[in-house]
Amino acid sequence: MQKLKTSTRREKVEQREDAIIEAARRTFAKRGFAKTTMAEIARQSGVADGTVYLYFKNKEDLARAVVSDFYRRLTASAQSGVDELASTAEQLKFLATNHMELIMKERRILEMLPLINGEIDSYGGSELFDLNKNYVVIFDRIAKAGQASGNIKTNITPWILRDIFFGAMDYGFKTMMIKDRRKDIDLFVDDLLSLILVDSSAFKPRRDDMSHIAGRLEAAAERLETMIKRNPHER
Amino acid sequence: MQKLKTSTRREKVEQREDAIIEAARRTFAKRGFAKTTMAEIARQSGVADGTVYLYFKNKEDLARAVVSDFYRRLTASAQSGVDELASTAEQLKFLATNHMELIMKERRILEMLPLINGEIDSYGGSELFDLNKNYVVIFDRIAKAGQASGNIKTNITPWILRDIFFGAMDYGFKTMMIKDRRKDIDLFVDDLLSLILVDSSAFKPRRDDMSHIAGRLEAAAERLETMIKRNPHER
Amino acid sequence: MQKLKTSTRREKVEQREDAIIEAARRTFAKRGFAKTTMAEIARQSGVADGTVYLYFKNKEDLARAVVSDFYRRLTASAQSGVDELASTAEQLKFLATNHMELIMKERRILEMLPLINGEIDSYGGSELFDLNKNYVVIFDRIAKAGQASGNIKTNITPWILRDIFFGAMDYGFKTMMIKDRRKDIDLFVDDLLSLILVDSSAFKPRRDDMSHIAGRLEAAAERLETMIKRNPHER
Amino acid sequence: MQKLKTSTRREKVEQREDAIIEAARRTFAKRGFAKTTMAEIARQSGVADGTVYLYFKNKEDLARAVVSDFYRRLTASAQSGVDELASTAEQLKFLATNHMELIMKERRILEMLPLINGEIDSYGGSELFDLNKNYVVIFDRIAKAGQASGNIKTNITPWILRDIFFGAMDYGFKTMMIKDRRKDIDLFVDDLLSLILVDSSAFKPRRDDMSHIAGRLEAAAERLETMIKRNPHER
DNA sequence: AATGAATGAGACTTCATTCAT
DNA sequence: TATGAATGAAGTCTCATTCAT
Repeated sequence: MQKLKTSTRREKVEQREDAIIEAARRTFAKRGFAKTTMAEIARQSGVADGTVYLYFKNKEDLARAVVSDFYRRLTASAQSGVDELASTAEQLKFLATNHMELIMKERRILEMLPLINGEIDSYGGSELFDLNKNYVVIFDRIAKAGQASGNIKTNITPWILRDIFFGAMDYGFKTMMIKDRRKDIDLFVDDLLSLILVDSSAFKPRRDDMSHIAGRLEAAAERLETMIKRNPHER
Repeated sequence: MQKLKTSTRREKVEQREDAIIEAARRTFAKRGFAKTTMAEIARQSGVADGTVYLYFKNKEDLARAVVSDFYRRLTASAQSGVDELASTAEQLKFLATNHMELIMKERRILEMLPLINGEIDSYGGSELFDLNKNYVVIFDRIAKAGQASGNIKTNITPWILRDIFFGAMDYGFKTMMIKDRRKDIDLFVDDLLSLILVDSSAFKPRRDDMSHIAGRLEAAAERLETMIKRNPHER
Repeated sequence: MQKLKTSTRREKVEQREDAIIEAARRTFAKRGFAKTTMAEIARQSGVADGTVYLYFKNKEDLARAVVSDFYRRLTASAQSGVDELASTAEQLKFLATNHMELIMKERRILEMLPLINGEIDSYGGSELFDLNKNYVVIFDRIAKAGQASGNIKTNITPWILRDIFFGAMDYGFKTMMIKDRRKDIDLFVDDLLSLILVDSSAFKPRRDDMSHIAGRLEAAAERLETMIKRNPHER
Repeated sequence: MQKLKTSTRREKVEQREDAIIEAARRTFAKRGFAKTTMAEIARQSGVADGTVYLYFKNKEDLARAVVSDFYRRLTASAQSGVDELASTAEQLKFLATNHMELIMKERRILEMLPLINGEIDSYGGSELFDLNKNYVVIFDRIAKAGQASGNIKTNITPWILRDIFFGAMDYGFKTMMIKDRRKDIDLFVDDLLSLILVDSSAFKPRRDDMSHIAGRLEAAAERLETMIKRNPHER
């Protein structure tokens, strides 16, 4: 019975911590770090002001917990999705799509990163650094296997390939947000992967040994098609 | 004489505005937006606290001016460098290197972007949006010419190619900062370009045996594009 | 058996109370009243935060207990030392030295006095007042005997003599702390006593060769005077 | 005109600083350091909360200014009074009386001393240490002259004499406060001085060297007779 | 146009004390 | 009796912005 009680108490504590993180996440996402007050977070969590400080040393620490939590969810969903797929192309496609969808939803959370990591120099070794590493390593593993099996280009330094992969998406989603065209995620991901994969047939028509001429004709045709497809919407 | 006086006065005003922006830039870069006080900026500019408000409506407005100024300098240095080069590969290489070097130096300035653009939705149409557009258009022009001349892959949607280009660098420089390996810029840029360029063997413009037919088709396609863009209402 | 159990329980309670007082004493001495937290005291005592409040009404009450305890120890050590000595001079010397050594060690404790006695007006009659009285009465008794035996000057009002005695030491120890010269305690005490004692030969070289007879007569006369002076008023 | 304006402004600033110090003094004196809020001081000074921080770095700094101000007033009034008197005895009497009266009025201010001087070790060299030194040096000068002219005992180490002098008063006033007998100041001061001065005739009845023993014995005898005659019933 | 002293809202944080377990 | 998580009042201090000079 005592064990049960202890267990219950621990659960309660964890529930409370989760409630605070969740409230913080919501509020940070709505107002940004600076304009969010601890009082508001406390109110949203249904606890007293002081209680928040029992769980988190200060506002920055809470923000860090929120970002950590985001990274954990991101990593978990990415890993579990990747595990169910076999081919390099499919795995990367899932990883990319999952990434874009989640960072779109929680972009304000990611904007806090530079604020809560004082100097970039001290970032290496921090908890967040490790969490980020834990996440991107999913790509690294896929890429390594892909390069071994000849599915991914080998003439690019691995860490640069990774930076291109994630950097392109972190930047690209903003463009999409501004133009309010979330439906382009698929297009974006396909184009990105076609750059990385040796044989992008899974996403784009094959172009292997074709002559340049044929290739460019095709490209020109595609652009025309694209224009025509998009035009009606632009009106 | 009066004219001279007026001119002098106007110059003085401009000098003062520049001094404030420069001081703000330095201080924002050192401490970040939140930890920089208006009083510090005033002191660094050699003006009184109140004077800053004669030139800028508020702190956010001043930060916007700083970022605008940064974009203007970035665009100017990029454009002037690009203008002196002929080949697609050389132009892109310069654009990339210039970009990485400048954002490394002023990374804290760019971190302010999400803070001074309230909702991302209102970003499109803002002054900063236009300035950013002005900048990235340099890439767009090179890319267009590059695709026309067959130096750049054509199977990637242009705006996505652009996002990959800038996104990769904005992300990559962080990795390099953390590892304190700024010397990798060259490696990074080369790898990035090798993905984008059709023949990246030496980043030299390839004058391969162009087919007349392809050239004509391409030219036709461009003309069509232009027409359709200009006259959307014509159906 | 029940009695034994009760006794054990009572002992346990007393041990706990002592532990809390001791922890409080240490912490107050280290950080002062304001900067000491109840949580820290609880931690140092090895009890839970709430438990402290089972033994002491509040922080002030606990501080009072600490000071009371200090006075009790001060009184006990003074009394037991004095009891073993015979001459007025030796007794005062012991009393003074004992006082200086203890208040040097626990000066932060005494600094709390004004904080825990709200208005000075309500001090008279309080427990601390009584404890202080209990302590200084040791001096009073020595002084009375000393005056009776002619060893202490009689032309000073007794309570003033006492205030001079303790006041000089409470002030003097600070001077010594600042100059970090604790070795001057002896010098200080000797000088102080030479002022109070009629014949300070025990501490200072004799100044003249007064005859014993004259001296004794004078002392007797003074005692008579004192008796007569005070008697009518006391009625 | 500009000079006048500057002068006016400086005066205004000084007036404001004085007003804040005065309000702080009043409030600290009424409630003590801990229970005094900066908001209350601001309100009492007639300025906004933030304004106080333009003049004083923080609450502790303000308290220090209040104590400094007290020491300055104490020193000024002591010095000017002493300057008008000639004899050692008169000067010391004035110094003592002035001291007691002022510390009685502002005792809560002095109680703040241990709070605003963190560690006693760092007290030496601080501004308050210097101010205190400036003050007690008045005694030192009188004592030096007094010892030179033979009016003050020479067998006491000078700094100890000084500590006895001030210590006795700082302690004695408390006794008087508790018993609410401020009228005893005179008695106290006289007794204290009679200990320090070689010839305390100015304060105590003279007892010159010739035939005093016999004379006093005679007087004592007479008084005894009187007493006995007056109180026959007491037997 | 320039100054810079003054403002005052409001943020974060602490911690003595309580009370359900 | 003991616990310790929770409370929430209250305090200090900052700083963007204003406005009289």
